[in-house]
Order: sequence, then structure tokens, then C-alpha cells
Amino acid sequence: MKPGPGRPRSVECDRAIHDAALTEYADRGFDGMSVDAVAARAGVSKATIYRRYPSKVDLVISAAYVVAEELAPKPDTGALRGDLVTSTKSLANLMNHSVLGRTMRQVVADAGRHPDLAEMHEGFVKMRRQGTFAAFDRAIARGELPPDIDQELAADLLAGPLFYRHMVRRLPVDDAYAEQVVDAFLAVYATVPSTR
Amino acid sequence: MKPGPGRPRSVECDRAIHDAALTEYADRGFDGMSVDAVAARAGVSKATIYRRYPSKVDLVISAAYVVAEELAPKPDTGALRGDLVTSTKSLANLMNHSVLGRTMRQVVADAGRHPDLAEMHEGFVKMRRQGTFAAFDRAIARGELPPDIDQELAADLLAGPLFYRHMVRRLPVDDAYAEQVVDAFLAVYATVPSTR
DNA sequence: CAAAAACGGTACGGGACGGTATCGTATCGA
DNA sequence: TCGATACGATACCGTCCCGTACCGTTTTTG
Repeated sequence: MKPGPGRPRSVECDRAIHDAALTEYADRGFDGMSVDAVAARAGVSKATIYRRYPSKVDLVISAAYVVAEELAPKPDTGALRGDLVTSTKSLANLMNHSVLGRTMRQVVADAGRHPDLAEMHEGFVKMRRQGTFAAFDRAIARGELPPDIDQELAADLLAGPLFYRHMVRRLPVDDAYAEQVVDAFLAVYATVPSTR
Repeated sequence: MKPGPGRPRSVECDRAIHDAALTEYADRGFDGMSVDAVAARAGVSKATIYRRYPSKVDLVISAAYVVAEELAPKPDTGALRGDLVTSTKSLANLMNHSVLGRTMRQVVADAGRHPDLAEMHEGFVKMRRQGTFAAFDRAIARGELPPDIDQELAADLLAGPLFYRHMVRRLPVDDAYAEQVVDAFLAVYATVPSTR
């Protein structure tokens, strides 16, 4: 904003630190990662990190919120199946991402120990769910879904199999699998035959 | 088996060590837990632990296989819905168990770092799935399920929402939720209306 | 009673980590 | 040019941990 006197912070360092922190977190988890390793991977001195963030948890949370900006899909294809397929495939892409996919598995464990990480994780999940609920509302308005469905359960039925396959079974989640899950979901709820 | 000369191992210590190891693992994960903390919680000297297990990973795996004996539900109620409801509720009970529920969240992260833990985890999942597949086969023989269903996907649809709710959303999984998931599953696959 | 093994307690070596501090150099605005 | 700040490198402190070793004591078998 207002660069005071003195040498300004290097944006290359900012990005290198964020990337390295996320990679280290994905590899070793919060307690297992080390700030020294982040500094080494980023090609940066440890003092450069602690000049930006007062502690390790602030570093990780800041890095996570940077990637959150790049996410947030808002699909509106005009039909329920299209909306669900695109949003489900985008979730599958996150899981297949080498860093983010492992990060998801780590945060599930770390959230029980670090309230800051738990809060961040809850925010991500809530953001994703609100997109799903919005798609449900549009489908209800179109008559594609009955208006009294349990949207909480419905969202679980959509996302659950993907997370289960990625985190528990540790198998790849491809687009075909995402479509199969969506079609199973539509078999439960859809009031009109979905076009495919 | 054949107690040679000398003082025999204390079975109370065996059990105390297993319980303490599982609790510490559930609290802090494999890399975060410490053998000293296990010894203190078990009221046992650290030498008593290392006399039994050559390393920390052997301790944890041995403790995990002890609880595995107590699991392994084999429901056969004579009807598909009964089988699925009982096995799904038993999974929900595992998640609600204060130690095992947290253990499940930890092992998802630790399996990426420790092949021994990954192998153990995979064995547990496979054991559970085989019970589900057996229930599917019985249902197919009865005509309750079409014989050509994708059993892998079907098992994911059943277990996925429970794991998602427990691990990602961090909400309790009660029996009513388990039944809702089973009924949604039956709405997809069941060839005859399920009795409820 | 004697040998053998387990036990609690303790100490140690070797290493890793978070966070702080310091030093000389580099890069900005005025 | 000068003051102010960032940077890399390094050292440091206090803490923790795995695994081993040793002590004296206790419990079992023969």
C-alpha cells in the first residue's frame, strides 16, 4: 500500500515461501514440518520467514488462504446434473492435485490439535457446501428436486464417496467416478429423469 | 507358551501399554506421540515397553491389531436392509468411540508417511469391505440387488458419507444418520421395495 | 537357595526443532 | 548520498524425543 522508507519485501520470496510451506505441510503435516525445511525449499533464510509471520501456524494459515483464492467454483450450467458434475469434478481435481490432495489428508488429523487449522478447514468446507446448496436451490426452483429434501444429507451423499475414496482408500478420483456418484445421487432425489 | 526360568511378563503391563499407546496415538498421531508419554500414561517404565517392542512403530501396530480382534462384525439378518443397517451402525459406533474415532483421522494422514501404518490401514479397510461385499452377494442371490451392480462404487456410496461426516465435517454420526444413508443407497439399487 | 528374567527409575548420546539474535550486504525512497 | 529496511547466513538457547544402558529390586522356576 504505502511503501515506507527502506527496501521493500520481495514478492518472489512471498510466493516461494507460500509454495514451500504448502509442500512441506502436505509432506509432513503441521507438527512434522519444520520452518528450516520451508526456508531451505524456498531458497530463503529463516529470518525472512519470521519477518513475515510471527509463528509457524501463521505461516501455514496464510499460505492456505492464498490457495483458497484460486478455488471457489461457481458453476451454473442451467441444469442440476451439469452443476453437480462440474462442481464434483472440480473437487476431484483438487484431490488429484499432488500438493492439495495430500494437504486434505493432513488437515483432517491436524484440525484435532490446532484450533486455528480447524477453523480454517471448517471455513473451506462451509464455502464448498454453500455452492452445493445454491445449486440445490436452483434445481428446486426448476422442479428438478423436491423442495423438502434434506440438503445436509444430500450434500454428504455427493461429497462423501469422493472423500472416502481419496482419503481412506487412497485411490485416484477421476472424472468418470465423479459422474457415477452424481448419477447415483440423481437416482435418489431427481423428480424428473436427468438428461445425459 | 513355555515359561522358562525368570519372572514372566506382566499381562497387566501388556494391556496398559496397548491402551496407552492407542490413546496417545489418537491424541497426537504417530510422529507427535512419544514413547515416554506412553510409558507415563501406562504407569510403566520405558524399558518395559522397549523390552516388548523393538521400536515405536512396532508398538503402535501391535496395539492396533489388538483392537482389530474386537471388531469384525459379520451381520446376516436375512435381508439386505438389515445387513446394511447393522454394519453401517457398527461403523458409526467405531467413529463415536473416543479413541478409535480420532485414530481413524490420524491414520489417514500417517499412512502417507509410514508404509507399515498404511499396510495396516489397508488391511482394516479391506476386511470391512469384504463384509459388505458378502452382504451384497447374499442380496443378489435373493433378488434384492441386480447381479451386475458395481460393488466397489456401491460400497463407496455406503461408507463414504459416514467417513465424510466424521473426518471432514467433524460431526457426530448417529444411528439415524446411518439409516438415512442406507435408505438412500437402497433407493439407488434395490430392485424390490425394501421392508422398513 | 540360586539362576534368570522382568520391573521402575534414571541417565545419556545424538539429533531435530521453534524462535531469537547478530552481522554484513543489498535495495529502496528522499 | 543517507537513512531505513530486507536479505542470506549463522549461531544460539531451551526443549523435546528415540533408543540404549545400567542400577537395584521383585518375581518366578528349578
